[in-house]
Amino acid sequence: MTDTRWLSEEEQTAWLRAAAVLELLPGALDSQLLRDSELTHFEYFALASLSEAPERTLRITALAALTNATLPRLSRVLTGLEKAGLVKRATCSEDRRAKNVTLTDAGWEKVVRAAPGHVENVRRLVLDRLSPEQVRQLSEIAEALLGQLDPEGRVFGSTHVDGPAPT
Amino acid sequence: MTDTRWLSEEEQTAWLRAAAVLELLPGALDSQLLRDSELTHFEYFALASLSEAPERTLRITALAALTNATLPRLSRVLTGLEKAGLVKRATCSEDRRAKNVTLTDAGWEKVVRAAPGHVENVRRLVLDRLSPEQVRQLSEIAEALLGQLDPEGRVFGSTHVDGPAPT
DNA sequence: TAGAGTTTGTTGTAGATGCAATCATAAGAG
DNA sequence: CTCTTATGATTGCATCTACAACAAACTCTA
Repeated sequence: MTDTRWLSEEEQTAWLRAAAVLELLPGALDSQLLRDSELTHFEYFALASLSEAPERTLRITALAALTNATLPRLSRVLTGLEKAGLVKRATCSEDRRAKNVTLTDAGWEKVVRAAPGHVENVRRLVLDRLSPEQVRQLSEIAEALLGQLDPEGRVFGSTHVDGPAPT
Repeated sequence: MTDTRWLSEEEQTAWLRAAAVLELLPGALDSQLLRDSELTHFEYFALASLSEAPERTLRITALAALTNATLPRLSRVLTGLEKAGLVKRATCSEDRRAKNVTLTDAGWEKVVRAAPGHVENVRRLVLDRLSPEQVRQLSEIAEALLGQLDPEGRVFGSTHVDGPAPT
């Protein structure tokens, strides 16, 4: 076991601030969406991901990858969204273990109505606080971190409903 | 209502990546600490904050501010830590509404043992993935965001005392 | 010193999440 | 073809968290 490489003062400050953002930002995202649209940020993101998919439809596993969620978590969230009439599940004909989730018209409406407020909130909380240069920096920093956090690059991978997931 | 300023492609990419980090990083932090030290990241952070405070003691409200937690959340976490013998609560003599939380010797030991693994994990997940320049950029970006998320500047304004147990 | 209003911390309750176990279906080995 | 293993999705259970209601103690005013 080698000795621990402790953090330099600069590293410590950077990490302290980043950890604070990690603690505060999710709540700030949820609270606006819950207040204005009765959606958590995760629910919104799932609906928005569906809205951009072909046929507004994705396999549950594919949606889980896009949203960085575990399958159990997504399954329960989908149950709620389905009860609210925003999505519907249907067994996949090609692989009867799998299911396709489809955004309903009501779900589409929901996303369309929620989007402006959410985008404004993302601007207020994040993008408008940063210079264009910093937005580029954030993008590269986050990409670098995802290399470790998400080795499969699921976030960037393609979003198709048919066919097996890319290995 | 003015028209929504939608995100440019660069902004969208940056935000998509940042949101993915927001979703994945907390779990990655928790999982190492839970596996190696039976602590959540939040519990570790609370203990570490206490370890750096004078007398290893803080008012509960002050600790909540340092850790960016709500009071109910912190109260319940402290109950757990107290049951585990890692901290103890004592009514403050000057203001009998308030309570001081103190890190016990066992709590100190716990932090000291957990710190190396946690720091290595922070390096593996974050700091070692970034150039020194990017660490500075991350620091400034996070600071800018905290200006909106944490207007009181609780993270910075508070007592940041040097101590043996680092972040 | 009485009382309104505040601050500090805890608790009731409901909803969210992760892990492990489970069920159903598919793919592969012999 | 049968049996074993792997995959897709859901559910049981324990834990965590937020919001709101609450209790206790402080402050300020008259």
